[in-house]
Amino acid sequence: MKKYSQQTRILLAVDCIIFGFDGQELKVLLIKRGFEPFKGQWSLLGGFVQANESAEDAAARQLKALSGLDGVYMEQLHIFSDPNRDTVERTVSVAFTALIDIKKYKAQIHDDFHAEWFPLNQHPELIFDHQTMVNKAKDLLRYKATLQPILLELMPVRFTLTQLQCLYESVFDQQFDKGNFSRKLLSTALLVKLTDKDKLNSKKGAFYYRIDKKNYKRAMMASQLPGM
Amino acid sequence: MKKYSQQTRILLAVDCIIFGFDGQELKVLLIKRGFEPFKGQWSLLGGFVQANESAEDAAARQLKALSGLDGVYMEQLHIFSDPNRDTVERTVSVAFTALIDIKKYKAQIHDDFHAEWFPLNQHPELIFDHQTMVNKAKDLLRYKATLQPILLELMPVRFTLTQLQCLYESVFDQQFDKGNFSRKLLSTALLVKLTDKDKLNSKKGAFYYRIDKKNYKRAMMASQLPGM
DNA sequence: CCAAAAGTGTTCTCTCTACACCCATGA
DNA sequence: TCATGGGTGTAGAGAGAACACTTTTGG
Repeated sequence: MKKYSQQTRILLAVDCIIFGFDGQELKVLLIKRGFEPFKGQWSLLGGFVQANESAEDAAARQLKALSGLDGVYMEQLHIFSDPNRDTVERTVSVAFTALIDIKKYKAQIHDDFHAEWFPLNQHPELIFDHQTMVNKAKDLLRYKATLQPILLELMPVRFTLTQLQCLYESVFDQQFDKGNFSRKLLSTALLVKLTDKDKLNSKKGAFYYRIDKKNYKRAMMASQLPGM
Repeated sequence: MKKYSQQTRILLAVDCIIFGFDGQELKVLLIKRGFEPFKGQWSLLGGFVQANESAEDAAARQLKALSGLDGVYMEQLHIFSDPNRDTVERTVSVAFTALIDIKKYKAQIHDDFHAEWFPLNQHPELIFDHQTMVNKAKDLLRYKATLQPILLELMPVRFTLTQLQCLYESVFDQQFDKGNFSRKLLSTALLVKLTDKDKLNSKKGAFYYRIDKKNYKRAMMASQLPGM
């Protein structure tokens, strides 16, 4: 009845929705495909799962190859298994959301991939069901960000509260009150105030902050969400 | 570089964590395996994904075969893809959480499966990584139940507020205040008060309620969570 | 001194929580 | 009538939203 040997084997792929923040708005990293099908069109970073690796391994491998970065924040989003989603051969894809510091990435860019950052609301059409994946990833990001401080993953080493607020506003597509925002963030003890200021945007200057890594890890653990 | 033809094909399975509520506590439905490997041991309901169906289709097919029920509440939990998780052959499993009305199920029981309900905290050892799946499913259930009224899926057609509160307490492993609980639930307009009472547990009797299906659907839509 | 962004203080509202209290009724 | 579970009322704490206000400093 359930003999392994009689079952269909299926191609298993991973696709990564990679978010970054340039200080202005939320961006997604897309790849110009160098191979068929849909050569020359834009898609998410993806690849096949090998025999000896998990889907997580495969996604991390792809992310490393593209960005040069290890230990990128990454989590399962959803699995897409419609029998007709891939036009070449039936392929089931595990979608991952990844958050990276766009500045760290820049230093490591490999041109093999023809990767480019696009504003989330204004990017080229994507192949297969990749647009669905992006939409779902944005929803998940928005959603998780209400419960966990994950957006900090997108910030550079030093940043101002105004920049951080700008990211939150970009993710949630809404304005926040300056005062309430800073009080809320500072009350978490996740940020460490540095001694110098960013004077680019104001005469008074805004203090830089960095993440308190210990507290950040603790906060992430404490609010760990299931299945995500 | 990314030729489809050179890639490994992998066995794809689904496993269902099926929750039910008997009026006392949260239960999970397990299957006594009738085939190797681990014949005679307990596992989740599972099966392989066929060539022409999605993972969702496969899970729904299994649920239907086991319970006789259509349209069971079901959602993706997580995908488990450790290369060594299955001892027979590499198998990637998509885990689904399902919520069913234990009373409806009972009417349809098929003995082919040797299925049995077990209290969540007190069930036999499971094969492979099924215990991990159950744990994750419970976390997700708890988590989602804070945001969506999904626990109503577990209730019979008619139920009292006390029974519902009992379910919540069972899921969250904590006591709730009677008054606050009923106020909160009733304020949602998801419940319709019926005219008769359950007199089994008290002399005064507790009114039965049923779900307001329109409002329930609307509430579920409105609070739809991403990727889950 | 003025404009503009940084940052602080204060009030109001709304929700959650704890807990006291009333209600109905079978034995 | 009294014990028991069902159901309501209410005061206080705390979180969040709105917004006025003070600070700093380059031009």
